[in-house]
Amino acid sequence: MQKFKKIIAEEIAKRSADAFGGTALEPNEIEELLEYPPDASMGDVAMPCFKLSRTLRRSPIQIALSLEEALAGADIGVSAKALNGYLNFKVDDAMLADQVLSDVFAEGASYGSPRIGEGKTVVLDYSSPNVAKPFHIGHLGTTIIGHSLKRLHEFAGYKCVGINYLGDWGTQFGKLIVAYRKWGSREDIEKGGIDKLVELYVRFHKEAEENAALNDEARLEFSKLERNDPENIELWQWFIKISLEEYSKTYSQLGIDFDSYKGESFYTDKMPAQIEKLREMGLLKLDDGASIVDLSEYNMPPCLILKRDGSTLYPTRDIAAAVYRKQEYGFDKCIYVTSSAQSLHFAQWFKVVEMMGYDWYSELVHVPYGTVSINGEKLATRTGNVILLKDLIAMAIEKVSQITAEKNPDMSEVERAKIAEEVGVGAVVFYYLSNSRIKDINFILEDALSYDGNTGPYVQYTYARTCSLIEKAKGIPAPEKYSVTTEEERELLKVLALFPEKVSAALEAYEPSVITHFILDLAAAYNRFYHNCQILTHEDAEIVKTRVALTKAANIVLGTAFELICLKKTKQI
RNA sequence: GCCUGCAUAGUUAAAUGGAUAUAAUAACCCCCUCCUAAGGGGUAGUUAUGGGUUCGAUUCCCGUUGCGGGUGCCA
Repeated sequence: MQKFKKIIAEEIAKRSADAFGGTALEPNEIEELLEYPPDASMGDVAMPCFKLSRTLRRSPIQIALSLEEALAGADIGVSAKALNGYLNFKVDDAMLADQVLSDVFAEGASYGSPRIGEGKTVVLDYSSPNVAKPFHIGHLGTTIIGHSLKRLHEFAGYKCVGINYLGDWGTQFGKLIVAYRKWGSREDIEKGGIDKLVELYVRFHKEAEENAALNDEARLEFSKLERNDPENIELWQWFIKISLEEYSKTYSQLGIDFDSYKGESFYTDKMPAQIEKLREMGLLKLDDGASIVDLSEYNMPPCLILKRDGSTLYPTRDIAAAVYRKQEYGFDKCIYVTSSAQSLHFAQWFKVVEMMGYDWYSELVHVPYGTVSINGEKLATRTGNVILLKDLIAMAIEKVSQITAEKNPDMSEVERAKIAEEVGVGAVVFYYLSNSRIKDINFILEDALSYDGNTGPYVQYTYARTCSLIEKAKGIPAPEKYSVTTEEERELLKVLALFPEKVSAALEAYEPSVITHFILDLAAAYNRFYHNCQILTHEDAEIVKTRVALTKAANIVLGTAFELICLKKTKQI
């Protein structure tokens, strides 16, 4: 719709001098005023005239009327009508269809791309689970939001590097090594995978409560690992391998892949240089035995760089990693997708990077999201109120499989399994991405697995509808000229025309839910059109051609939007 | 204590400072001789609270209340 706003703004600018006795308005100034009316019956684009009232020294009602008059003779395919201080514009059916559909078909899968990222690189740090710990619903946010942001940036033309910053270092490996030697067996873990590692980890904590000496043992094993003890290194690498095998199953179901799995361990030897730099610059202060960077000037608590025992901390590693990534990838932006609980931490170390004189500090972006609870209760590993991602996905797939068997009994087993996975995963992903990311999300299982209303299955069903109709319409050519005859067609065209703006808005706010809501609008508009307009069966051949074209356009744009939020394009359902 | 996020129908969510606050869901009702009823339509129901800025506030600012997060050796 931006295109139409431009046309309107330019025309008004051209005629404003006449309408207001010599006072000319700038096209940009007008374009910023333009908005969309709350009700389609009012028009397609609206200009509230209240703000102009002061500079033009006329009432908004007068301004709207004068402009209506001035625009009366304009031949731009848009008509104007004044109403209560608003000037409402309506785009001609023919121009609306022509502009929108020709754009969609000309650009195809790249329709809607803002093309702002060409030649630029974005690094995205997301998902980043801790090795040998359960991968549960709490990881859904960073994983899905992160990947969706990656897709959005790729769509805009950025070169993207997705990094899974694995939690693959720290004393938990000492614990795991101790627990494994005491209670574990190789065959058991080879067979049971990460669950067995988690069991060992949990058992360690339980036993350590009674026997504090275990913690000392764990510390010892970890320091052996740090000194490259071959046996411990072997175990450590094996734990990582077992964990990654498990994660990759979930990632592949979600359609997610990473360009790098460099975890925390990778940066251990890159920290000393940064610590040295901090020291040389006089930024490090010894406080209660620990080394800190004082941030009181910025109204923040100090950033801890070294513990009292001289060992490093999370911010230390993050700084080293950022420096490395800047050198390695030359990013124009480096995005971190984590829970909002870490907001202060990121603000602190971003500030330290700035104080260190790295001029790219402003390219670091923290994208926080709200915390997840399940059925109204907080996630808690201890009370067992956790749902593993793989279990959630399995539940969703199982449910969809049952419904598909019932609704579409002719489908083959193989096909059903494939679709159940696409739709089951889609339900969960769509449910999550329906929320503004910053808001806390209460994961209600029943709703997440629901298939009617504003859900993944609903939009995937709509997509399948367009596919099946296109299949049936094979051989029907594009019309010479589009003939739009109903409100439903107009509304569908307008939603399609909004897509580029929505993509830009989603990118600007790092907000995938903008795309989710757009998909719902498009699906609703298409279904209304589908229900109220005969497509293939209409008697007028030109109308059939137009409606088939509309279906194809809806199919293209739905498909593009699906990919932006990691939804699979379901050809049948 | 200090810093910070959130608050919209019974519920889950929308709304670049603009017109009559929008959907879904649960409830009640209607529509398969028709391109997939996993669909379409109807009825009913909402901005926590007190101020301020503004021609106009769900949106911006301040206070209050409620819920969450953070606040030095976890990540």
